[in-house]
Amino acid sequence: MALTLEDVGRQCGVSRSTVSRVINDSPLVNEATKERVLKAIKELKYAPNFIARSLTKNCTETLAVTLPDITGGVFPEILAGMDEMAGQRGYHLLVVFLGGARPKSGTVEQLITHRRVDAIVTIASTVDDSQLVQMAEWNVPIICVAHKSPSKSIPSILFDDAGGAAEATRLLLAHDCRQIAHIRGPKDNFDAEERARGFRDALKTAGIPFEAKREVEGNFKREGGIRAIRELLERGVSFDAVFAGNDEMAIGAIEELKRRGRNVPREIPVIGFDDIESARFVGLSTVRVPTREIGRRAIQLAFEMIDGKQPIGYQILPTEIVERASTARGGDAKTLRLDGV
Amino acid sequence: MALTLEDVGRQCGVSRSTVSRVINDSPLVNEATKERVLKAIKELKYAPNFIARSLTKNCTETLAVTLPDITGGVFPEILAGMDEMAGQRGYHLLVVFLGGARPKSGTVEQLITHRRVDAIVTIASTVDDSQLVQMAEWNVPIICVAHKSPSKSIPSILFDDAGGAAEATRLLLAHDCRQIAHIRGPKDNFDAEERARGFRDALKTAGIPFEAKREVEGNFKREGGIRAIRELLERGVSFDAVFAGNDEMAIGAIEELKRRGRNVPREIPVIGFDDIESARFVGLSTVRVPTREIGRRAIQLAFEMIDGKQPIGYQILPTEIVERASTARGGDAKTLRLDGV
DNA sequence: TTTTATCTTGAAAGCGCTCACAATATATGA
DNA sequence: TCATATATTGTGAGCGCTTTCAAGATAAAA
Repeated sequence: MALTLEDVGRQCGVSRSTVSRVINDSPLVNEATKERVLKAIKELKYAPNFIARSLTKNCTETLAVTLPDITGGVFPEILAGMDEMAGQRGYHLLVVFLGGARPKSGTVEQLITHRRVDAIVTIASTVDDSQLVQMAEWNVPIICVAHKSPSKSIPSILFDDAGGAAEATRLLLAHDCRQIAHIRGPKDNFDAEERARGFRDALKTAGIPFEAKREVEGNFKREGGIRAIRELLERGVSFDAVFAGNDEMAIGAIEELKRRGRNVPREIPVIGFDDIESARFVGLSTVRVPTREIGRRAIQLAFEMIDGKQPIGYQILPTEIVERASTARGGDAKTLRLDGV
Repeated sequence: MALTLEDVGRQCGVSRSTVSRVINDSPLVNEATKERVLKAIKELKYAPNFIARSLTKNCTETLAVTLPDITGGVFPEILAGMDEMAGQRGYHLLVVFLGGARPKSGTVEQLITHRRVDAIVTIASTVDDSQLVQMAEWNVPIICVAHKSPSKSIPSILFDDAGGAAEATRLLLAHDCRQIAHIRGPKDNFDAEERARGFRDALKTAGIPFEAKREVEGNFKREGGIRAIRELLERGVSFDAVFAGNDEMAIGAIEELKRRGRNVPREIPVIGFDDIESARFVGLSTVRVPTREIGRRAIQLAFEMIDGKQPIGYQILPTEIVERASTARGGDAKTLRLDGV
C-alpha cells in the first residue's frame, strides 16, 4: 500500500493535519516545521491520494467531454483546445465517445450521478433534449458545444452556422448560380439545421425561391455526399452549384460529380463547411470554424460555472469563408494547390 | 447533498451494508429484501458515489491515455478503438495531450502517484526512457503504443514499422528507382527510427548502398516534407523517388516537388506511411497501419495487466501497402481518384 | 429438546483525506 | 501576577463506501 499523510507525519514527528496543511499551502503552519515536512515528503516520495481528496472535497478536477462517434473532422482539434485550457487549472478530461460500444442513453447521466466529474461538455450531441434538461437538475454544470441546448439554463457555445452558410450561399450566388443544391446534415443535428436555415435565408434575401427538391439529406459523411448527388441526378433535379453541410459530404459530392462527368468548378462549383484538413488538399472552398477556440471557450465556461458564476445563454463564434479551387469559376490555375499527383 | 446508502436503507428499513450488497449483486441477501431495496433505489433515484467506491476498492475504472500534441493523423482513430474496448468493461478514458499546456515531465507520474487511474497507455510517447522505467516502479500497469518501451517490463504494442517501410521501399525499387530519398521523422521518435531502419534494410537486401545524404530529418508535419525537399534540391542531391516517414510529410513533399516543376509520379514517385484520411484525396500511395485495432488491443492488454496477468514483451501488428496515384509509374489514369477540382 | 449448520442482517472499522474545534505554547496587556 | 490575545499543532469527526465479524433467526440433525 502506498504512503499516507500519517506516514509522513510519523517520519518528522507531526500529525497528519499538519502535513495536510503543508501540502495545501496553508498559512497557519510554522515555517520551520513546514521545511521539515517538505523534506520528509521528498524523502519518502509521498504523493497524495487524489481519490481520497476528491471524496472529502467533493470535487474531482475532471471534466467529461462527450463526442459523437465520428472520428474525423473537427473533433480532435476541439479536444486539443479543451485539454489546453483544462490543463492550465490542473484539470483532466474524461473523453467519452457516444454511440459506439456505450449505450447512448444513460452513460452521460451516470457520469454525473456517480460524481465522477465536476462538469460535462457535450460536443455536437444528439442526446435527447429532455434528457439534457433532466440532467441539468443534478446541478452539475453542463455546457453544449456546437449544438444549442433546448433549455435556457444550459449555456451553449456555437459556431455561426447560419451566418457561415449564408455567406457560402452568397458566394455561389455571386458566381451567378441560381439553382443551388444543398446537401444537408441529418435532421437531428443542430449544425445541420442551422446551416440549412442560413442557406434558405440567403436565398430569400437574394429574392430566389427555395425549392425543396434541391435540398437532400446526408449523414455528414463522404458517402452521404455521393449518395446525395446520385439522388439529385436520378430524380432529374437540375442544379448549377452545390452547398454541402460539411466538408466530408462536399468531397463525396465532388467525387461523384466528376465520376458522372460533371466539371467542378466550371460547370458546378461546390462549397463545404468546417475546413477540415482534407479540404486543403482537395482544393475545396469551405467555411472555416474556430475549432481550437471553441474548445478553449467551452472549458473556460465550465470553470466559470464550477466557480458558481451564472452562465450567459449562448455564445456564437464567427466563421470565415475560405475560397479555394472548388468555387473558382474561371478555373483560375493559381488557386489550384494540388491538382492530383 | 446527494443520497447515500444510509438514505436508501432508512427508506426501506435495512442497514447500509445490505443496500451495498444489493448494489454489488451479492448472493448473501434475501430475495424479498433485495426487491424492497431495489424499489427504494428506484424511488429515490439513488446513484452510488463512484469516488467513494474508488477509495475503498482502490480502483478507479479509469485509464489514462497520453498523446503527443499532434492533433491530426492516426490518433483520433486509435482513441476511438480504445474507448470502444474500455466501454465494454465500463471503464473510462482520461485523455491527456502531452507537451501542450501541460508540463511534459511530471504529468504522467502524477496521474499514477495520485492514484487517479488504474493503468496508463502512452501513445507515441517521447517521454524519457528512464522516466518510463521509473514510473513502472509504482506498479501501475503501463502500456506503450506505437513506440517500444526501453524496459522489458513494460509491454509494447507496435505497428510493423520496419516491415512496412521495407515493403514501401521495395515498391519503389520495383519501379526501377535506385536513388531513393527518405524523409524520416524526428530522432527521438520510435516509429521514425524503425521506418528508417526498414528503409535501409530493404536497400541492403536489394544490394543498393545506403547513402546518408539521401536521408533528411523532418518533423512528421507537412511543412517538414516541404523543407526536406528544399534541402535535398539545394544541396544538389540527386534522387529518383521519395519515401516519407509519414503521410503528412509525403504530402508536403509532393506539394514542394510540384512547385519546383518536378512531375509526381512520372519523374519522382512518392510514398508515405500511415494512410491518413488526406492520403486518399491526394492520391498518395502509403502504408496503412491498423489504428483502430491497435487501440483495442492496447486496452485489452491494460485489462489483462490490471487482472494480474503477466504481459508479454511486445506485439507487432501487420501493415498493408496501399498503392495509389503517387507511385503509378505509368501515370495510369485509372488510379487517379481525384485529380484536383 | 438440544445441538449444529445455514441464511440473513447489522455494527463497526477502515480507505486517506479535510476541516472545525480543542489544546497547548507563547506573547501581550492590565 | 493573572487574564487575554495570538500562533501553532493535534484530535476527532466525517466524506460514502466496502467488508469483516459477530449476532440473530431459521432450519436441519441428533
